[in-house]
Amino acid sequence: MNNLPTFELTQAIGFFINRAAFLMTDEMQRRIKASGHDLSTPDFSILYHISQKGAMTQVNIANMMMRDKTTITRRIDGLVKKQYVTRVNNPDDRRVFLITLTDSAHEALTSIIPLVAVFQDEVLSDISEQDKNITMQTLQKISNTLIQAKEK
Amino acid sequence: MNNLPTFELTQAIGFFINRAAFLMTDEMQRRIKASGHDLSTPDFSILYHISQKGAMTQVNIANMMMRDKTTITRRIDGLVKKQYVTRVNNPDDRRVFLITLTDSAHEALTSIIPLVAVFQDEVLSDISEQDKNITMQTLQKISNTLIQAKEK
DNA sequence: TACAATAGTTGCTATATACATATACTTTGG
DNA sequence: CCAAAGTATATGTATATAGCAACTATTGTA
Repeated sequence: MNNLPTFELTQAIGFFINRAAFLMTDEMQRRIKASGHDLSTPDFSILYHISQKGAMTQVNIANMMMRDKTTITRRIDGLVKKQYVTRVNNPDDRRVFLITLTDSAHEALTSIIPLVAVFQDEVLSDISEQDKNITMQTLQKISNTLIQAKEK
Repeated sequence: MNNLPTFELTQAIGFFINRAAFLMTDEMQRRIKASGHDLSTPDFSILYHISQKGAMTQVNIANMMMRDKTTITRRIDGLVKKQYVTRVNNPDDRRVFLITLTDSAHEALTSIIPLVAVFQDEVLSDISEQDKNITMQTLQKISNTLIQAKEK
């Protein structure tokens, strides 16, 4: 009755990745909230990417976030309501909006980005530069493998 | 207007961890579904842990999953409805249920565990044993740091 | 034995997400 | 140039996940 395959899932890399992801997101969310900002981690991610790459369309954002475009429509609705972004018409393509940060978003990013930076440092405090690099490369390889598999 | 702190978030380890976690969970979910089983990844995780550690109480499961106990009550409700577990009374402590796998759960695990094992191998195919170990150790250290910080 | 602690449930609410479908606009092929 | 195909966004609807507050039942403790 108990001839289950012997496989130590708790020693599987997926287990470690998931747990670390959960704990990091959870703690980062807590710190953003503690800093007085009403931004979820995915919403922060959207604002951050726009700040780096300039105004993006909703489809751009959906691709970057690996989410359905309808999900992004609703996230942007929320960000517009909170006055973090505006939907700017693009005369060159009247189907799209260029999602643009407000001053309020810039202010939020100015205080949150350092929190993220500090958090990354904290979490890596007892890890060597080399091990950190190997870990990031490994994670990137895993992601690339999965993204390539999807595209086929 | 654009004096944002310069911090390459896309080079932050949190970004890599989250993306890999999302992609792996997504693909694993897809494979479980493709194999004909109606089990979410968290539900699989619960069944798996019970199979390894023996019957657990709901609070045990909540701690293991790092979720509120009410969340677990409802997950167990679902697993009972799908006939993957039963709530067994414990005469030694009449407050608790020992959550116990059914034959159907054993069958499901027998087919899903190898899928997980194969997936882990696939995803690590072009990564050396050493890099894999370093990555897992790094992730474990990060998780431990965060868990310890929480407990304070 | 009263009181605190623990296990589980239920009501409520919030977040996150996507599929199917619809509308508006753009691109393309004849 | 126009019809058809493709693209961007929005809306209706549904599902999954999750936790807090408040409750009951039971156990541990002072």
